[in-house]
Amino acid sequence: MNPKATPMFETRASGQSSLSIVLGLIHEHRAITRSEICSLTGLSRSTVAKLVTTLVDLGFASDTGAEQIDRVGRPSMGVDASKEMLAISVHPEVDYLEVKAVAFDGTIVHSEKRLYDEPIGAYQAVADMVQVIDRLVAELEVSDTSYRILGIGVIVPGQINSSTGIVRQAPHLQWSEFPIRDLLTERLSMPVFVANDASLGCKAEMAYGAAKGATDVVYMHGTSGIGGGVFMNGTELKGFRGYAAELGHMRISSGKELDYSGIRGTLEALVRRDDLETVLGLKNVSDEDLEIALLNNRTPESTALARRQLEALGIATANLANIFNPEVFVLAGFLRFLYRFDQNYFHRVIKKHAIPAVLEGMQVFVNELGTNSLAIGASELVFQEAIADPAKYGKRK
Amino acid sequence: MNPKATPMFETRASGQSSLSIVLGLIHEHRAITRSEICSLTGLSRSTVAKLVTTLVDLGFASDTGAEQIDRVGRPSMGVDASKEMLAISVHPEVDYLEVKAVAFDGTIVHSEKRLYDEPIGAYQAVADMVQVIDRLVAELEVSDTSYRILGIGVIVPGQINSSTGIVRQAPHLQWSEFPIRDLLTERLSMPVFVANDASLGCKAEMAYGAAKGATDVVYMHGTSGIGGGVFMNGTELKGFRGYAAELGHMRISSGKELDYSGIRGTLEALVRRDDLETVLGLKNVSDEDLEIALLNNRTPESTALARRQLEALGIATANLANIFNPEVFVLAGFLRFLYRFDQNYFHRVIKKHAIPAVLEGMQVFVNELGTNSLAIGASELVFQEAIADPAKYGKRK
DNA sequence: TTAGTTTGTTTAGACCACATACAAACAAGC
DNA sequence: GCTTGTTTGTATGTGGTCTAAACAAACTAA
Repeated sequence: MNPKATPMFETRASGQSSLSIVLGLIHEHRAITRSEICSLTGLSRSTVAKLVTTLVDLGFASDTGAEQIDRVGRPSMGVDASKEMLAISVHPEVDYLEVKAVAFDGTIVHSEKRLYDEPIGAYQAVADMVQVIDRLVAELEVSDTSYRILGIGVIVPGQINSSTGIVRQAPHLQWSEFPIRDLLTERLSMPVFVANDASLGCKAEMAYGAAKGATDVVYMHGTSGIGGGVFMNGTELKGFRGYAAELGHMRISSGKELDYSGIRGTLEALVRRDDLETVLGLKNVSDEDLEIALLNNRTPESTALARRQLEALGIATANLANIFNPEVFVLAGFLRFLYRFDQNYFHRVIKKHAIPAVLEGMQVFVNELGTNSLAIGASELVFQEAIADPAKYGKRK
Repeated sequence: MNPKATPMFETRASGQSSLSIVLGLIHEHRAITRSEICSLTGLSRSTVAKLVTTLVDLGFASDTGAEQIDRVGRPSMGVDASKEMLAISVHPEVDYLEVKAVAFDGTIVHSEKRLYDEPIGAYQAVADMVQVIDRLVAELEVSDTSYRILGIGVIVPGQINSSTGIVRQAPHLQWSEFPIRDLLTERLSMPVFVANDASLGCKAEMAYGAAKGATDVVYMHGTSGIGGGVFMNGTELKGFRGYAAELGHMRISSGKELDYSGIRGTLEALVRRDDLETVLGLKNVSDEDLEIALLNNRTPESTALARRQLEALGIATANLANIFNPEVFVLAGFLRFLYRFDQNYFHRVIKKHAIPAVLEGMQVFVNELGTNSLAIGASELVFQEAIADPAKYGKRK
């Protein structure tokens, strides 16, 4: 019956199944006991037992022996997240292509970086991705462990329509209107997910970094421009078409400075990594070197510039605090050491421009996760999809 | 068993029950047929039949006869939203207190306004609310229809912590740190919900007004200050403590004008209703009169001021577009006719300051709902709660 | 009157999670 | 070493929710 029911609305009674919830816990904790799952979810022991065995059957988890703890009562059986389920992260940048394989338990199984002498076009980049991944898949297949790849997560430094998988604008890569997801799906025959780099950085910091446990987070990442990621109530702010959280283009001053998009007085126009390098007499140095130079070689000029930038950043932060009332604010990239240059001044600026109420309990952190941050975020993109529908992504149908 | 399970995490398998989904549809459509419910939800006919009868038993809906339509096949039975389930909206303002009763089918059953010669304090306002509501309840009890009041929705022009029900700051009322929800709950013995006025205006416009059907909406309401409401992906942006969406305090200029909170260069400092009145030689006039004066008596001075304000509003809108990528932007209060003064100019400003991608498909509307907008929003506050747990709020336990 | 369509109703069954009861595995105390 | 109390795993029956299938009911169109 119901042949042409076509539920036009997505309203389905299913909700989030208990299987997904338990799998999410296993993924989040990497290792957890059955009894912990009981107390965290409120599910009964019998239900948890059944769910865990199906997850083990699906290959997402492995049963470990009884956990040894000095406590009264029967020790609970442990459950480990699978080391064989993989997500592959792909990160194209101006001068390199980085590919990593992340296991469901968070370990980085594989990592490689292909360097480019000069920027390559979008289509060439896709060809390279396919080549690298195909070889990686072949390597993994002949290895001792029986790996299983759940999908690909692509990290794009630019605006993405996450529902269509089209790169709208990636100014530094000089890509535009590029349907990267469909191109990769076609040639790789596995699920491909695409997201903005800052969004993935935020996701990773929330899962395992500075914002762990927080549900309302604003994240700002400074590279050449300033990218943003926002999670409210645990879910990502995507907006109508998926271009939300373009925080760098927020106008905060009536000045005439232009940013990368030709808009005046924006955060991105006022807080520029290039200017910091210039005032310190540097050019094209790494974040580490720039941090050392900025924090240790303080000149009147560099101090004045850093303060100006900190003021702009503080005003932007206050604006965002008023708008979002976040629990945690995370500063990444060069904003990390701009903040460290004079964090007291930064907090004074915020206090001056934000409503007192929104600052109560708000915390400012710098990013904790290092080089693998984006890869972990990209793997989360894949894993969260698998967690939402374990039966579909698991081993035996 | 499981006596001290204490599920520390809220993760519960329940999800949104089908009963809630169907009740939501009935409330949204006011009148709907069983077969429409089937196709909208994807539920089977037998399930829908059972759910509808329980909802009728609970008093939320009434079964109507077969709907008469010229179509092949057996006509489907109609279901109407109850006219007896009520929510009471309470709106304290500087010079009045307005109380309305809204039925579950959206009709305004009762409406009254008590005027004040001079501002009254918070405690006196609560005493008046209790008095008015007690009398209203008594009146409704002796009426022909057997009304049933589900709860109270309080509309507050100020910052609210919606989880604690405390008014943090209501500058015009001169209330601060006032636990209005607990005070009312104590004296009225029914569920009380409190929310910000702009948030409720947005909720109402999304349910039955300019933003109907949209899921990503930014709403700005201009009265003395500028309040905001934001809904992303269908859910309200509340933030960590519930103070999110303070859009009026966004800083967009480096000018020295102060706003009501003493912050410089903010939207609220640049777009002021008072200034519009002054330039037109008016004082304390109604929105209707100000609109007529602004649109019909165009002087060089008023045009210049309106343009300056429109530019500031446009920059703020562009910022918010970049941040939220909304589907619909709703302008209410005096922003409504400020926009109408020169909407082409407004759109030009937006185009200049926003990323092109976020403007695709974005629509700017003025509010559609009139005087009952806030009451409807406040009733939604109560009704959504009842819809989430029909068994709790229904007639027979 | 007949055929085709659409909806309401009844019945049996699948699925999920729970409570209960019992067994198993531990620490602490005697 | 034995008992007691605690905590967890497992097996079984039950209740709730939703579905599929089959049939009856109510309509249009010819």
